[in-house]
Amino acid sequence: MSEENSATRSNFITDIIDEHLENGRFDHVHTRFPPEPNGYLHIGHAKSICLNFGIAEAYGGKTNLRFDDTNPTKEEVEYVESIQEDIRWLGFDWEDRLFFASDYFDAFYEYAIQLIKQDAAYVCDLSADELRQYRGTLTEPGKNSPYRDRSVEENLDLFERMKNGEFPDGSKTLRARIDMSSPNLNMRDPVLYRILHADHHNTGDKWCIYPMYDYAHGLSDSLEHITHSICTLEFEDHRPLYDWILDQLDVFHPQQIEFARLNLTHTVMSKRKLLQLVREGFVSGWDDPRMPTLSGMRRRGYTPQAIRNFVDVVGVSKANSIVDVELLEHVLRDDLNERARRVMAVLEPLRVIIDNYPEEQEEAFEIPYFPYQDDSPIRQVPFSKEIFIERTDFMEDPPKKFYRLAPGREVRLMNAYYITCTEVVKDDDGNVVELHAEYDPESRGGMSPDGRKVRGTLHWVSARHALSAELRLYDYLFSKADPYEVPEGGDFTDNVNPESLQVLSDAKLEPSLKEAGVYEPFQFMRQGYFCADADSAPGALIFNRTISLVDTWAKMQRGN
RNA sequence: UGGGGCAUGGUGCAAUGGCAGCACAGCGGACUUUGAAUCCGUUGAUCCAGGUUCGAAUCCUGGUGCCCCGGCCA
Repeated sequence: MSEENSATRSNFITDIIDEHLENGRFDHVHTRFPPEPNGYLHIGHAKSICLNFGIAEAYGGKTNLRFDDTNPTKEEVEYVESIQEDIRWLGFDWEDRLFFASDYFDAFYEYAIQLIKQDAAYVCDLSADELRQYRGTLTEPGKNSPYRDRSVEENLDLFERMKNGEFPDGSKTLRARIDMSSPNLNMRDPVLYRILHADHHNTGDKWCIYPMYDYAHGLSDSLEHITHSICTLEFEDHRPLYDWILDQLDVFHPQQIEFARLNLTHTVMSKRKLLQLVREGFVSGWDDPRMPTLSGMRRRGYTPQAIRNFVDVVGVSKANSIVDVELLEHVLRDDLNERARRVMAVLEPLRVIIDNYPEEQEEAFEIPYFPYQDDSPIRQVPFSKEIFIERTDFMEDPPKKFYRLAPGREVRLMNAYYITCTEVVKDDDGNVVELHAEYDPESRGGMSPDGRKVRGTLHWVSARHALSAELRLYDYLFSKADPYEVPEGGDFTDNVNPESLQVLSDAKLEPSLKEAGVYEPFQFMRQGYFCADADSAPGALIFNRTISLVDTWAKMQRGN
C-alpha cells in the first residue's frame, strides 16, 4: 500500500545514519537481525526485522541474518528453523548471508588471547556468588578480584587450560580488566567467557568455554562489517562495553543504536512468558492463533503485509510505549479488505423454509467474489427451498432500529430474493427452532421491479447444499489491557481470558469453500475474515476467524 | 547527586527556533444488495517552574514522573 515505510520515512535512526553518511564515518549501510534460537519469533521481533531489513534496503544496503547462539544450554535447532521460516514469510531475504555467532568461536578465542596479552583481560577464580559480592551494588563501587593481577603468562596458560576442559563449569571465568568502581555495572570487569561443558547445536563438543553476549555480539558485528547495530533499549548500558571491546582490539567499529521495543495491549511479549503459556497449557502451542508469535499470527490468518504495515504505522522511537491492539486490528482489516474473497457462511444456523418455493426446485446464482470490482471472478451459489440464516438475524420482538428479519417483515437474501417471515416455530421451551417464509419471485437477484426498499440484507446458505464446518472464534488472550495488572500475589496467567477461544461446531458454509486453501483469506460476509486452519480436511472443515468485521450494530447495543 | 534513558490529544508517531500535524480510537452525518468498506464533518495534546529569544514542543537552569541496570542469560 503506502510507498513510505518507517525505514524511508525519517526517524531518529535514519537521522544518525544520515549523519554518518555525511561525515564519512560510513559510506554504506549494513545491518543485521540477531535472534537467539531459544524460542519462536513474535510481533515484537517483527518490528526489529522490519527495521533492520527496511532501513538497509532504503539505503541500498544489506542485512545479515545471524543467530546469536552463544549459550548452548538454551538453544535448539528447532528454533533456528522456525525463525528462518518466519522471516521468509514476512518477505525478507538475507540471500547468502546466514551466519552464526558460533561460526566465529575460533576468532573470538584468538581475540581473547590478544586481550590477555594487552593486559586487558584476566582469568578469575571467583565463584558466581563471590563475583556478585565483589561487583558491589548500584550505589557502591565493587572490589578488585584477588586474581586481577595475574601475569600475562599465567593468564594465557589458564585460559588455554580452560579451553582444554581442565576445569569444571563455573570454576573460572575470563574477565575484562576495566574498572570495578565504574558507575556502570557492565564495566566492572565483566565476564567475557564462562566454562560450560555443554553440546552446542553447531559446534558439538568442540568447545567447553563459551563467550558472553557482550563479547560475542560486538565482535560478530565487527567481523561482518555491520555498520549499524540496531537493538533494544535495555542494551543502552552495554554500549560502553561494546565500544570498549572493539577499541581495545582496534577492529572495525559499528555503531550500536537502541530503540524502544514493541508492546501491545492485551498480550505479553516475552519469550519466557510465552513459553509459560505453552508449557502450562493455556494455549495449544507456539502457533496457537491467539499467540502473538509470527507462527500463531500466520495460522490465525494474518498476512505478512498487514504485519509490515503495522510496523510502519506504529513508528520507532526511544520512548517506552504500549500500542493499542486495535491499531493492529485496523491494519489487518485494511489489508484483508483488499484481498479477501467475499463468501457466505452462517455461524449459528437457523432454518428457514420458503413455503412458496417449489420443493424440488434448485437454482444457482452467479455471485462475484469481489462485489465492487468490475472484473471480479465469480462462483455459483446454489439456492433451494430450505436455507439457513444467522440466528442473530432474527428477532421475534425486535427493538427499534433492528432491521433484520422479524415476523411479518421483509428482508433481502443477499443476491437472491426478498423473503417475508410468515411463521415462527418454537419448541416446548419456547426456543425458536425454525422459520417459515414466502419469497417474491419477482425479486430475483435481490432487487424488485417496483423499486421498493428493504432495509435488511441477510447472508444465507442453501440447507441441502451447505458444508458443515467447525469455526474457531478468537478473542484477546488476556482480558485486561495490561495482563500484569493482578492483585497481590497474582500471576499474569490469572488474566487469561476464559473466552479467548469459542468453538462453533456446526457452522454452514456455501459449497465453494470446499476448495479453500490453508491460510487463504475469505470474508464471510457480514461476519469477519476467516481462513482454513492447517488441520482442516475435506470431510472435516475447520476455519479460524482472523478478525471480525467492525460491528456497529453490536456497538450500538452495548452502548444502550 | 549511583549510572543510563524517556516525557506531545485516550493510544502510537511527526513537527530538527517560525501557523502543533498524521494514524488509530471516540463523536456526528452521507452512502450502502455486507449495520463492512468508502466519503464528509468533529472533540481532544506539548510533565511542571523559571530563563534566553521578536518568536520555544524544540535551546538553558531547576524540579517532577516513568523505564532499564547488581546472570558465569541475551
